[in-house]
Amino acid sequence: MTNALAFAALADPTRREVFERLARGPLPVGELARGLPVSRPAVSQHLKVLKEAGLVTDRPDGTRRVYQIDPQGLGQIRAWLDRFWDEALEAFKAEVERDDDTQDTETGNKP
Amino acid sequence: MTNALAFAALADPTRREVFERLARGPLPVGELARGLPVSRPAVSQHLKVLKEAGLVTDRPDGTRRVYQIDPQGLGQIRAWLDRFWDEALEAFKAEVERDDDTQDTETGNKP
DNA sequence: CTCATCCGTTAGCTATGACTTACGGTAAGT
DNA sequence: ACTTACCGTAAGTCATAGCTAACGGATGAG
Repeated sequence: MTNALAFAALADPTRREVFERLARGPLPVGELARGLPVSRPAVSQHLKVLKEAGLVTDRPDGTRRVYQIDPQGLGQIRAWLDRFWDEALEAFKAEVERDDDTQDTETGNKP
Repeated sequence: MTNALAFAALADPTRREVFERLARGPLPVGELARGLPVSRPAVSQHLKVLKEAGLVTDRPDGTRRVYQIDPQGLGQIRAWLDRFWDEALEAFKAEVERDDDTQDTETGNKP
């Protein structure tokens, strides 16, 4: 699975916070770290993880480095979730119907 | 965020495997652990995490315990992702347009 | 050229999580 | 009643993730 990295990346709360801030617009690392309860190198490491997961892209801007959401990574995880959603819901419905069949006689019974 | 638990739960590869198996239909713990590279108690612990994240439900069946996907938990994480998707894509488009404005003085490129 | 700013990387510490083994509890079969 | 099957939980071990402090490289201003 390609999106395994994406799920692992979004698991950390600090990384989620960084990602949500970037969703409102591109930001350099320093400004991104300002207001967060962790140091700047920590944010830099988180950004590295997010980048390897395909969730963000970076671009040099003078002495700064601007990070930005990568729609592609977000699209991949969304696609996986959609496929999974259909599969799980179908199995769920099938089980509900089967439960309706066994509703007359209670505990153990065979068809 | 309520779905923080869901993301953390789906981060672990073993838990992802368990979850994907359950997507194809309900299963008891023993049969779920059969074929996985970890022990049965490990699977039981994973199921506990998935349950607390609202991703699965369990139901006693004699001496066994049958686990099943909970569409509600999957729906919540999907809703969050959808909202996030719109927000991020809008910011992304805005940035692309702004990039078009600064194309004259920069390293020129425009379709 | 020199200085200051901004950033990525490394080393090292600590905390968290995933796993196994061992145990107790419940339900079904004989 | 006894045995067997199935499961959850507790204790303990080991690996890994996240963090800080310190360092070095690149860019822009003076």
